[in-house]
Amino acid sequence: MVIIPPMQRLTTQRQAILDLINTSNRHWDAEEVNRELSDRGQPVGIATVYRGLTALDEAGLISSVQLADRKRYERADKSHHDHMVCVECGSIEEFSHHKIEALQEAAAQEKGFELTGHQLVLFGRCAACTGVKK
Amino acid sequence: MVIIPPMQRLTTQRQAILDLINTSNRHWDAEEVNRELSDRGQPVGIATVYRGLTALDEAGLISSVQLADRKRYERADKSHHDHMVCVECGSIEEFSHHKIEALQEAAAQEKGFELTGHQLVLFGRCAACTGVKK
DNA sequence: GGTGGAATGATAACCATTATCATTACCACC
DNA sequence: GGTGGTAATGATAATGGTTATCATTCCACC
Ligand SMILES: [Mn+2]
Ligand SMILES: [Mn+2]
Ligand SMILES: [Zn+2]
Ligand SMILES: [Zn+2]
Repeated sequence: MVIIPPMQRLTTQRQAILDLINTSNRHWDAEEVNRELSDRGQPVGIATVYRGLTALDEAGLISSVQLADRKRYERADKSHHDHMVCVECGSIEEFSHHKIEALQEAAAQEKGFELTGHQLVLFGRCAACTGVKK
Repeated sequence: MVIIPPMQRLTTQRQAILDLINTSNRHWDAEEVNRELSDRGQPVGIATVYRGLTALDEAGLISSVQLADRKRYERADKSHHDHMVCVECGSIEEFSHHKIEALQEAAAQEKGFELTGHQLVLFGRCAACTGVKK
């Protein structure tokens, strides 16, 4: 059950950000969105990109992940999943394991914790990088 | 099997940082270590604190967690565990669930990923904060 | 006691993100 | 279709955590 606080206005700039993310499978950071929109001829100021990403995220129209240092955004029309990041090439893979989710909930309850979210990131070397070793 | 690259020198400053962390159960950030050491009358420059924490961490003498924004350090003589952070009061609880660890490994293998580490943080409201609700 | 590599600490730089603020766009209503 | 009010924009400054720089100090070893 996701609460969606209505965004006040879905402006041209925010629509552009939304379209960009919705028609890709990438995990975008603000800088990349800014650059890509410029390349496509509809530049949006970097501050507006940051605000737009936050607003769209809060509205549930896109979703976000905190990956190591920077925050990244992706399409919201996928079911919940977590991420593994290749420490060598930076590629991002997705996975989901309902048992892990269930066990997290169990661990929280054991401590009297009321879970509101979690962040699970696996680090390692992807298949490509382990195969092509050196 | 933990590889411990030898630190070149365990200086007075680094020993002070190490002692501070080893005799507490807290999760310290650099700023807190810096302030506490000053309060105790053995001030260590903030840059030295950052370098010391990194060096001690790499040497395996303390361990680190990336909690949301800042990096925090704790005693290394505990077995592996993950953390839940109360979004209301900031308190940190520890938990460990060997099944979660095992399932992470399984998920990684499924993708051909060679795991080197992971980061799991649960967010929510702690028992104290849910109980004393307003 | 001299010498070279490490470590220190003050400070500047970095970098992702947020705040400020004047300007512009959009909306509801008259 | 004007007009007033609120949101959004974008240039820019500021913030905050962390790393880089560099002159100085420390220390192990010859
Ligand atoms: Mn994803
Ligand atoms: Mn801990
Ligand atoms: Zn890779
Ligand atoms: Zn709490």
